[in-house]
Amino acid sequence: MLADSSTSTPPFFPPGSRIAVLLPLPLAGAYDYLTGDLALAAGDFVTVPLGHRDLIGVVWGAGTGPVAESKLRRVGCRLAAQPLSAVARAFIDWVAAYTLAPPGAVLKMAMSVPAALEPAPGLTVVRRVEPLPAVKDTPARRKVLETVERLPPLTVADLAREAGVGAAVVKGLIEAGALETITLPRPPLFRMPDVTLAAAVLSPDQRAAADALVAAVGNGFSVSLIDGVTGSGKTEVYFEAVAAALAKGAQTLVLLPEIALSNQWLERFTRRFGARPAEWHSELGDARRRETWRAVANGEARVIVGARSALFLPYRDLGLIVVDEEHDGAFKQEDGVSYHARDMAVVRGRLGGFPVVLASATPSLETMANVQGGRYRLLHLPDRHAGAVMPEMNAIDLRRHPPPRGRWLSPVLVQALEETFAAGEQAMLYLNRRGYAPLTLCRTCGHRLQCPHCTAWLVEHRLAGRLVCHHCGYHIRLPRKCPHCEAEDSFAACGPGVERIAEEAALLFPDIRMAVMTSDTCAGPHAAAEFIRQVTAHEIDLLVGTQIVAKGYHFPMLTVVGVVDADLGLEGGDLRAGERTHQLLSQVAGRAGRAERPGRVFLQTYQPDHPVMRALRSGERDGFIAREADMRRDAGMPPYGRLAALVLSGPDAGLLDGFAARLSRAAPHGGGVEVLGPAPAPMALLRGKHRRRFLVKAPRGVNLQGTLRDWLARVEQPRGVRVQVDIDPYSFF
DNA sequence: AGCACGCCGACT
DNA sequence: GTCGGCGTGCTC
Repeated sequence: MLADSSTSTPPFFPPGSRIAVLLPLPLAGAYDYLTGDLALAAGDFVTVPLGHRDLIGVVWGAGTGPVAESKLRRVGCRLAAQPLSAVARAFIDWVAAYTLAPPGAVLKMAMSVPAALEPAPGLTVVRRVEPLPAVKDTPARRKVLETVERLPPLTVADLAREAGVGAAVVKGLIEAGALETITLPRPPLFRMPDVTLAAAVLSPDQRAAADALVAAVGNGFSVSLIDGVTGSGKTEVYFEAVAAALAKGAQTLVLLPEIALSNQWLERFTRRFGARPAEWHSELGDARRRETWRAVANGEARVIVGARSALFLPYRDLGLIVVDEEHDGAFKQEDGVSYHARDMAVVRGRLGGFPVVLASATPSLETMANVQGGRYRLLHLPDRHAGAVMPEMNAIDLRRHPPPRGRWLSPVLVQALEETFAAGEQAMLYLNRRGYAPLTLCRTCGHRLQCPHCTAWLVEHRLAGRLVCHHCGYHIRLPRKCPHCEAEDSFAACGPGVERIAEEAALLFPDIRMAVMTSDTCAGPHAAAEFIRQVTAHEIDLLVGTQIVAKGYHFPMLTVVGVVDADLGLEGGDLRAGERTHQLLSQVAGRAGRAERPGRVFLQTYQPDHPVMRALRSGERDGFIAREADMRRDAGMPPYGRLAALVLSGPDAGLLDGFAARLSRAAPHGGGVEVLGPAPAPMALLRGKHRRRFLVKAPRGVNLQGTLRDWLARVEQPRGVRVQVDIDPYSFF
C-alpha cells in the first residue's frame, strides 16, 4: 500500500511532554521543547521561541537532547498545515546523514515556502441579501442585481466585469446592504488528470515496457530504467505508469532537468491527461508557489512536474517518481546541501515503498552499473518510432578540412548547410560557449583580460558590448587601452562563442533567417517558447545555440546539426568528461531528422579517433559505456568506488593553506581510503574566495560519511574558512 | 539563519 | 563624550 499515507498513527505527545523540534536552520540537530498544554504528534508544524524570535519548526520526535529540562522553553502553537509525513521526515534525516548536511538545512528545502503554512485564504464572493432592502435604483445597479441572480457567486471584480459596470457600483450595493460578501473555501486550482482519455498507440516494445511499469505501480519499491534513443517514445511509456499511479490514487512526481524549458513536455502531458500538471521550478511566482506547496501537501495536486527541488515538497501520498533524462548533470545540486536528485529519488522511493522510473537515451554509468548489478530493471526501447531513422553521423577532421583563417566552420560543414538551406530545410549549429569570444588578449604585450575575483578569463559579449565573467557576473565595457601596456585598440578576440559563429554564418549565408539561442537571449520560459515556436513554424532557417538547444525539442524540418567544437567537453579530462561529452553530443544529434526526413550530424573535431567520437559515429553506445566502465573500475572510481570532495574556501589564502595542511596531517588512511590533496581547486579563486580541495576515494562498503565526519572533528576549524562536503561530486570545478 | 553582544572611529 | 561599524557566538 502507499506508505506515505501513514495508516499507523504517528508518535503522540500529550501535554507536558519533552519533544524534539527540527528548525529550518543549519543547526547540528533538533532542539528540545516542552509541549506545555498542547497535545502534539510527530510531523506537526509548530511555532517555537528561539532567542528573541518565534520560528516555525516540525515536531521530530521525543526530546532526548542533553539540555536540562529547566532550560527548555514551551512550544507556541500548532499550525493548521498538513503535518509532514513519517516518510518525508525519514527522507530528510536520510538525506542529511548522506550528504553530511545539518538536518535543519534539509528541512529548509522542504519548508521553502513559509507562507504556505498559513491557512489558504478563502474566496470572498458577493451574494444577494434576502429580502432585498429598498435601495436607490439606477441602471448600473439593476444590471449588477440581474447578474447576481443569473450567475453563481462571483468576486467583486468578476461581478463588476460580468455586469459591465465599475467595481464601485458593486461596492456601493454592498454598502447599501443589498449585497453581502461571504467567504467560500477556495476552489481547487489543479484539475484531476483524466486517466480515461485514450493513450497513445504504442509499439510492441513500448507496450511491453509500459506493461512492466504498470505492473510495478502499487507493488512496492523498484527501480526501472527506460533506455531508448531519442524519438523511441519513452515519454508515452512512462505516461502509462503515471496513469496507473493516478488510478491507484497515488501522487506522481516527474523530475525534469530544466522544467522551465519544457513547454513541449507540458503540452504532451496535457494532451494525454486533459489537465496540466502542477509545476514546480524557479520561475514560479510567489502566489503560485504557495498554492502549489499547499496543493502538494493536501493531495489536491496529483501529478507534479518539477526541477530537482520538487523532490523535497511535502507529498501527502506519493506513489511514483519518474526521473526523465536521468543522466543530466542538472540533477546534481552543488551549492548548499549537495545532492543528486536522481539518487535521492531512488531513496525516496525505497523509504516510501513505491517504484521509481528512470528514463534516458544515454543512461549514466551509475545507472548502467545498477542495471548490471540486478538492482534496476532494464526496459529497452530499440527503435525510433514512426519509421524515422537515426541521423547519419559524420566526423569532420579539422586537421584535414580546416576552416579558413579566422573562421570556425569547416568547408565540409558549410557545404552541408548550403544543401540544407537550398532544400528548404533547417539546420542547427551547436557550440557550448556563450558570448562572442572566450578570451581577449592584447596583441602588443600578450596581456589576457581576466576576472579580478575568479580564476577565469573575461568573455566578450559583443551584442551586450561588454566583457563578462561567467562565474561571478563581474563585467566591464571593453576597454580601449590595454590595462597592462596601455596600447590602444590592440585587443584580439580569441576563439569562438555562439555570437561569433552567428556572425560567420550571417557572412556565409546573408539571406537566411537566423536566431541565437542561449541563456542570455532567452531568459524565462516565454522567451524559450517563442524560439521554439519560430523554429517549428519555420520562421528560422538556422538556429545557433548553446546547451539550451540540446533539450528534447521536436523540429520536423531540422535535418542538419553541426557541432562546432566536439572536443570542447573533453578538455580538462575529469572523471566524467568522456561520458558527459558523449551524452551531450548524442542528445544534440537527436535534434536532427525526427520526422520522415533523414538527418545528418557533423562533428567538427581534431580527434576523430577519440573513443567518444568513434562511439558517436558508429552508434556503438554500449561498447563505449563498457570501456568507460572498465576504466572507472580499474581506477576505483564511481560507481565502483566511492568519492567525496572536500572544498575549503575563504578570503585569506594563508589561513586556508594552514588549515588544509592540518587537515592533511590528520587525514584518514587504511581500509583502502585514499586522500588526494590538498590542491588548489580547479577554480582556485571564485567570487573573491580562495579554494582548496581534497578528494577522498574509498572502496564501496566503507562508511565514507563516518570517515569524513571523524576526520573533520579531529581538526579545529578556523573562522573565516568554509568547509563544503560533496558526496559523489560531479563537477570538478 | 537572525540577532545581540562585543570592542574601536566620526559625529552632535 | 556617544552612535554605530560588523566580527563572533549562541539560540532548546
